[in-house]
Amino acid sequence: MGRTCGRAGGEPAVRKGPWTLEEDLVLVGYISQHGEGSWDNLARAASLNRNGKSCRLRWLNYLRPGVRRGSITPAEDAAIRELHASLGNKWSKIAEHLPGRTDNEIKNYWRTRIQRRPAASDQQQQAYRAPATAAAMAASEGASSSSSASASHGSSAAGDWWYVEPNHPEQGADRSQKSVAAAAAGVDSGSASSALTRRDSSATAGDGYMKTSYSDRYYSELSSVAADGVKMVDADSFWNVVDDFWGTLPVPDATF
DNA sequence: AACAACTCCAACCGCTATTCG
DNA sequence: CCGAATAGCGGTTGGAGTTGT
Repeated sequence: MGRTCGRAGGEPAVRKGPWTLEEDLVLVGYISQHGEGSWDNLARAASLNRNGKSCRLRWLNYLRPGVRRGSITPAEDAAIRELHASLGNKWSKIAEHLPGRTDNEIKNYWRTRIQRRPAASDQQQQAYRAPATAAAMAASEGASSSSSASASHGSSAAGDWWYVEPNHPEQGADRSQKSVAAAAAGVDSGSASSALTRRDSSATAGDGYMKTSYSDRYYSELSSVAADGVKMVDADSFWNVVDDFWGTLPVPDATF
């Protein structure tokens, strides 16, 4: 391989590492207009200084419409365990049974949450859910399983539920509330330390607090990139911009 | 407050499978 | 059929954020 990695002399080395907003928008924009096609050709045609493999991964695991982010629900957890028992490490096959989840996400979840920790009983899992939202979650699970893709990112109903870390319920709740409050307060650019990772369920991670590893850098960068007076302050703002962007694009039938 | 250990996940790497000329 | 190109999969890693001391 390496054909796409080695570009003609004089061109900069192929970029690696985290994707920037600009790259994401270029990729989304190109695919929305031309479809997926050949990834290597796509990378070249879209003037993305990435190899096709990287483009494909970014699209499939993050940018593709219908990708669910946020914590794995207990129902999904149970499904993953069951599917893994019968399929083994066939992450892509397992992912086929979990609409919106990617093989990479499931793989990570398995390694970090299941492989390293004993399974919680159904009763325990139920107990972690906030009573007021458990019913809503059950309803949303039913709804989400019927739609594998939508034209816009993230359905807020898909994972809009809460539970707190079993061993530290007070701490978990406190952290969640602080995080949301901070996000709602609209931290200015460059200090979006409480940025959410996704507009929907990722407001809280599965164990009661959220992860911001990627989003902080991302939204910070977004702030510097955002044009036309758009001021990015949190994940909601970010996804509003992305949704607006999607809304401006023609939607090819073949792909979506 | 500072540091180390730990957790999580996006992205890379290497390999295999599939497609195509 | 063969070899090259491309796509896809699973394993692994790097680094940011969190937690504990």
